[in-house]
Amino acid sequence: MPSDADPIASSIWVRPPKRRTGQPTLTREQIVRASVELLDTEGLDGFSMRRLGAKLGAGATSLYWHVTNKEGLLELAVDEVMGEIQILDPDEVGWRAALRGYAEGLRAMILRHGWITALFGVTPNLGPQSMRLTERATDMLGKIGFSGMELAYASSVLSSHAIGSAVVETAWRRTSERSGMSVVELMDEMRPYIDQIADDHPKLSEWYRDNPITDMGQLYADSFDFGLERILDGLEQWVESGK
Amino acid sequence: MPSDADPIASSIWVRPPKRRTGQPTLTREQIVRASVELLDTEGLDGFSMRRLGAKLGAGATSLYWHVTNKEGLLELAVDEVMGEIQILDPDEVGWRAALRGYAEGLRAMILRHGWITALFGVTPNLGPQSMRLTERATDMLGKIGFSGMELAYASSVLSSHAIGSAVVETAWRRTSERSGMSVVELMDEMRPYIDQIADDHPKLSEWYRDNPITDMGQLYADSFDFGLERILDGLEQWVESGK
DNA sequence: TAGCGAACTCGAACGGCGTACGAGAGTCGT
DNA sequence: ACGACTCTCGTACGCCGTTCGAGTTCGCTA
Repeated sequence: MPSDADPIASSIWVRPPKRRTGQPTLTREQIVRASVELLDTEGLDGFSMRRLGAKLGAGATSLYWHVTNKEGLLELAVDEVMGEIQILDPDEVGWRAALRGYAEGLRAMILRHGWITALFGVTPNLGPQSMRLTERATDMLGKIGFSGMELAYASSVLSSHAIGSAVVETAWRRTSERSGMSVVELMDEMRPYIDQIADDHPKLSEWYRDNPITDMGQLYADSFDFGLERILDGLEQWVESGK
Repeated sequence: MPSDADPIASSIWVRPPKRRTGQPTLTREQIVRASVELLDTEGLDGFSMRRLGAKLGAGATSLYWHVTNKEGLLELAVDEVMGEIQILDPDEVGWRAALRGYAEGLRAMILRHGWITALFGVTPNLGPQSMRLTERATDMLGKIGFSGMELAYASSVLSSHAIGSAVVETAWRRTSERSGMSVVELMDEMRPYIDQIADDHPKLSEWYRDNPITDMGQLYADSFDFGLERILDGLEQWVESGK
């Protein structure tokens, strides 16, 4: 340990250039960003306070100064990725494209950050980014002509469709990634299991025979689009017929 | 430890009447049922192999003879509650009521077993009960007139709506239960936070002012119904206009 | 310039977790 | 009587979230 008077050791040049202990080397924003990265690469199971601390070059317990809880930190991470969703202006792109963009943006965000599927049902999203998103969605839906409770209902049916679709798709993606197989290979893998129960499930086997699945990603995209178009049709019909 | 020849200790009357160790006192069905009960009462966080073992009067590690994993056991629990969903016959109740019943049954099941929201995105549902449900849904949708990929799409939009709606509602219910407050009380609790950000969210504050929420459960039920009706309208329109 | 209090980091420790392992008990067919 | 099979369980390992209190650095006031 050099004396304070030591002209060399006390010189800025010799001191470790950044990283002075006892100083705000950690910030909440930094922690949240690193959390999202760790969650994206390691998944929710691979996310721990110790690992996050290591990734940040800090002790795990140092995080607790900036964040109350692991649970609270996950809330912050959820809100962070909620901020990725954009809202389009219906005056520019038309009402249908604006509504479609909202649902598609939410779906794409969930597929980017699959870990969020396990957190949607845990805590309501009330962070600043979620509120900002709700504000803009409210504005958009108001411009289109929705008001009152039906404005909330319309927003809800779009987000529900996006969440429900993406959650189910994420389950397939996860098992595919974990096994290192494509989804089609996975289906082949379980062929014996499917054949075994085929007798008790005639309609299902018939459907699978007539509709062999070759590209799961495309299937989910088409399925999402079909549902979204039906929802938009239904909303349009409701608006036109009397409100 | 009594000798085998001991006439008293080896008598059936003296032996502990049931509960002979080394015998199949545990079954997989029993374990799965107890898991669902434990999950219902304690939630996913309160569910552990040790607690489950204690509930069953068995050692935690005994469970691993009947079940590969905690994760595998949770898959079984998910499949178990999937079996609660009924499918109606469209020839009896009409196509619209049959489709509505499917979505409502799924939604009600999720609200009964809120822990499932964190598991939907983890593993695809391929258990026997899920397959049976899919078989019956396929049959129902076929009777109504759907076929090919659009049969899957129609099923998907209904289940997505149910899952998405129920997941979001579950988040509110959970925080309400944990805090012991009703959702309306919760909203009052966060009033200062909402007021604080009101200036940056004019459309949102305006909407909240004009549409005060008094009953969250009713709101979610109405929201679900509205979305479901729009989806059914959209499906009907698609069927009628050219298929 | 000294010293105080706030801001921040971190090592040690506690109780709980999932589960691998191997020893053991009971049962059955031979 | 004896293996082989089925099933239970105590022990143990490594990881987890989190509490606590000690330690370091800084800005401010006296």
